[in-house]
Amino acid sequence: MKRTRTLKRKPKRSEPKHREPEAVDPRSIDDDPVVQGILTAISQKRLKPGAKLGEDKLAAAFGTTRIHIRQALAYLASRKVVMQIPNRGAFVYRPSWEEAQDIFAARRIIETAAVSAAIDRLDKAGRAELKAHMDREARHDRNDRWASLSLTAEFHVLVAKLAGNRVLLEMSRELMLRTSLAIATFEQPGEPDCSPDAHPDIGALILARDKAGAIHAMRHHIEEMEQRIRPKEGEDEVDELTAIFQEIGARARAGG
Amino acid sequence: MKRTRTLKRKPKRSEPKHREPEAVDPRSIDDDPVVQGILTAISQKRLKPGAKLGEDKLAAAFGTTRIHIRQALAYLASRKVVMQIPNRGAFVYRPSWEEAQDIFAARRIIETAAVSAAIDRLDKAGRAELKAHMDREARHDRNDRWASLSLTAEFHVLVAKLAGNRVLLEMSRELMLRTSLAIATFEQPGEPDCSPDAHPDIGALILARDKAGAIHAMRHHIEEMEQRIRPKEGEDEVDELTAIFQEIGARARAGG
DNA sequence: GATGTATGTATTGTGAACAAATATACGGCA
DNA sequence: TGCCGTATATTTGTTCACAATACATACATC
Repeated sequence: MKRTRTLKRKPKRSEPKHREPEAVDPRSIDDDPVVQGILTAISQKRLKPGAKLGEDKLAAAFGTTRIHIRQALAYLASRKVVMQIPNRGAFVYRPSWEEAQDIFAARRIIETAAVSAAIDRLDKAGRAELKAHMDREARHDRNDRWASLSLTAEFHVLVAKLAGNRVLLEMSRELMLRTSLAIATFEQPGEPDCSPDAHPDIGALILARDKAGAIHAMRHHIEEMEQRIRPKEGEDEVDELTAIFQEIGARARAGG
Repeated sequence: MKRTRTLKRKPKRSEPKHREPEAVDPRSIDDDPVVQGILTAISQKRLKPGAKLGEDKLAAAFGTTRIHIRQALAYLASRKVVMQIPNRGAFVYRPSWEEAQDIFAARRIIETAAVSAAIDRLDKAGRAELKAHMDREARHDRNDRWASLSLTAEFHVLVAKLAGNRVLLEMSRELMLRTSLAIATFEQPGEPDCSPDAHPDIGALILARDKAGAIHAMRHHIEEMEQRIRPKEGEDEVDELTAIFQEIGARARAGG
């Protein structure tokens, strides 16, 4: 606290010489069990958009403290996987119809580019990884809904990984999650997320280094997904109300 | 909250009927003055990669408490703008050379797509906005370094905005920030971030709806930026060290 | 009977103190 | 002088308790 008058006669560096960080294991919050738990619950559709994520309940469920939960929720909110409303809590994010369309549009852009890059730099290891995944997807139990959901998302992530660009890979992961939220929000009952037959075709085209064909197949595949969702009926009415309230809120905040 | 599992048999409405959130003003943390302050300080290069961001100092600087600072730092860490190391603190993120290249590659993909979409949906309002920005960039004081930096980044964000895809816009904003970190880390002394003459050309091509030309100009512009940075000499040696430390850390964590 | 108000309860947000870990400074020793 | 172990000091991480807010129920009034 109080500098005990230690007459530093040689104050060559009064500033503390904080070593700069050397990329030491940041132990990302991505590994956090709470984050992982919520994420998998969402991708497995066990948590629906709009569901309340109470801090106390989560703390009890995961056997940890509220602080830990708050950190995890804040992180998920920054990734737009949960929505935090002041003094009301955290909810599973529910994208708007426009946002859902934007997500698919972004995926068309990023994943076609990823396919192209993946073909360019495809090597032996990449071929093996791709084949291994296609095998798993071909022989997996189609009745195990949760496994199916995980596998189909993994295919798209794998393609991004093969593209060899970590930034693109992060973006793909994020878009994959947001896609599952978009689908969960606007899906028609009973339809699968992904047409399961498209992946082998795309994979084969990548292995054959047919760039134009693979890109076209990927774009078509994403468009097909997008066409499975429909705007919610009666959503307009809600939108109208919220538009009014938002306007009122904005005016109140402005001080009028 | 020990909540010792009290057998509640059937309280008619024990479950609170939490209204689902209806897109009420989430008041994003993006508006937080601490986040904004650090962000602008970084894009203006007043905070260099590797700089320590002490919690107490920031709290004093912003006149707030550590809690707010910690929230802001956690958010910035999730966006890879700061790097948090357990028990050591937060530092301005310093991308690796590979990550810097990946950032530019991602920008090539996303921004060329944005140019294309912007041309497709260019309307009167968009034209006006673009022209207004080009005017400001043309007549701004070139000696005001901080204003220059802000304006050049704004051009790229504006193009993404004109593309009309909010998800793409978020990604562009994020990439813009990470680009300035990449440049700050690997720049050659004395070079500007952006060749200032490229923007009017690209803008004119967009206004002329010359899609192929605008895409080519944008790609070229980004490649030019990328070629201004060089890997740091002696970086390999550091990488070697960190590899060692990471290995040791991993072993320690594994319990050996 | 419906609407508006008041009270009680549950949940989130915040502040301050405490504990742990790390970095720095000091002193001994070769 | 240079190196190393110990002690101090700073900084981060966590816990606890309390304050503020919003929600739900009950009540009063028209």
